[in-house]
Amino acid sequence: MKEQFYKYQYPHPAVTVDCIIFGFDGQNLKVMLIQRKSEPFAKMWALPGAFVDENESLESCAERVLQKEGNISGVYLEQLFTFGSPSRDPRERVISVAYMGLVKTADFELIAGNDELQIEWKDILEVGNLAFDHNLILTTAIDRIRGKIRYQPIGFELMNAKFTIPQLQQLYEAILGKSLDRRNFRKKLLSMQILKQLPEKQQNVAHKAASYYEFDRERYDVLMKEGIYLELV
Amino acid sequence: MKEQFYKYQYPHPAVTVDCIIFGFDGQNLKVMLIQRKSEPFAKMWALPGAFVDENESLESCAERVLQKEGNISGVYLEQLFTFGSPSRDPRERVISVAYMGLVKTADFELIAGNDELQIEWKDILEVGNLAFDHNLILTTAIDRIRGKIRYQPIGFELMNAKFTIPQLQQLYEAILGKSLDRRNFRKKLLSMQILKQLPEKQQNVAHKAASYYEFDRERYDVLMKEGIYLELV
DNA sequence: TCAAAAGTGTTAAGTGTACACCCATGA
DNA sequence: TCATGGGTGTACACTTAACACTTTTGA
Repeated sequence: MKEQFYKYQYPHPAVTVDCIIFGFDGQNLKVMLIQRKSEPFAKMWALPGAFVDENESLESCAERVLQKEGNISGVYLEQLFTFGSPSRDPRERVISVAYMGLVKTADFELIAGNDELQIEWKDILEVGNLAFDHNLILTTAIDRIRGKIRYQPIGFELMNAKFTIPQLQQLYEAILGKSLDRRNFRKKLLSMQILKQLPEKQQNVAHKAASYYEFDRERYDVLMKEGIYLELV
Repeated sequence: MKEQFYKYQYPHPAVTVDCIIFGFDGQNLKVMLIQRKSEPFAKMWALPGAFVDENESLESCAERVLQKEGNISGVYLEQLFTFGSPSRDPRERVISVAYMGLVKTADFELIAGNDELQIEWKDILEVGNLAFDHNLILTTAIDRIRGKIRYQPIGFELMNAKFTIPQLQQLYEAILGKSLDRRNFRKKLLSMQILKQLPEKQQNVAHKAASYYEFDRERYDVLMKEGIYLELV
């Protein structure tokens, strides 16, 4: 490697942003995976990603990946971790900044890009061997979302604007990988007063219809400003 | 910029690791700062850092910085966040991976490197304008340590191997920026059984001598393995 | 009328918080 | 003997966790 075109006479690695996009379909927690077309790791499944452009922030790069794969914007994104082992890419040194995103699968229309054979939502319990160190990135992301969902209302990013309490509970159970007590879940959630009950109820269900709620972001922001710490589970 | 020497035909930014090294001197929380010798931002204070070497992991790079500045190794280090705004360095694009370290100031002998006019422990309440986006990096680190100290025993990294409970409380108060109830602090800490009382006591103090304790890492690891969640404050 | 999921309240145990006095030590 | 900080216990409020029956709806 030579760097005579750069101001700083130091190595210049390639830098990518890889995205762990979690999706919820109402039942299970999924993650967006693509099947690679080209080497290295051709035909293997991997996390979607992109090389960082010259005048693009890391976050914009993550947004660009989402746009490319599903024509989606305005979703929840947070930086997860930066993976920089010198040998994580067999071709040359590539440092990867991982971003985690949360979406409703129904909002996405997955479209395989030019470099991809396929794109799919995979259940997080059924992910096999991934390219590069992407299994490590994924487990790091799962740990993060499990920790974070307990005290930040990121779960609502994965729900439709209106949802029932049992639906929300199903999401929490899918993420945490264990079941929760119905009565206590509802009680705690309602006691925070961050849900607004809507007049509507579920339609055409063969049992008692659950009523719809929506997340009260204003109320949540007020509570946060007051420094109130909400443990959601 | 040209990249004809690289396998991947994409931009290759420079990548640095910047270190936020917090130190505790028994009274106040300090951060290690260097005064830059060269442009850009010559003479300004900044966080110590280094460009990532070709065959060096990000963590090794952070360790190298610590070695260089204070001849220290084996301390607590964790990755904080990656800062990648395209304009954060006026010369060319530089992506910075920030690492946070925790040390006892007494263990360090600060030695200004070749690129540095001075190196100093600055009280976190007295830090002025820093070079680049280093004020942002520092406030991010302070937020992180405040959040983390509540449920992970990282505070012990800042203490000597043996310490008194009031000393530990002083550290917590310095980090959290508020005072805590002596009785409750002690009660909670002891109830976790992660401290071992030593037979020794303080010497030559003009009041009742406090007894020394040490952190029981084995016991802590057992508790963690059992999935017990300890809120330390 | 059946199956399936929604909705509801109480109790016991544990935890957090507030608070005031005595103790040991060197000056 | 005084000043200084170390060390201790209790009571109350609140939160968590466990648990079973009734209601609504479409098939």
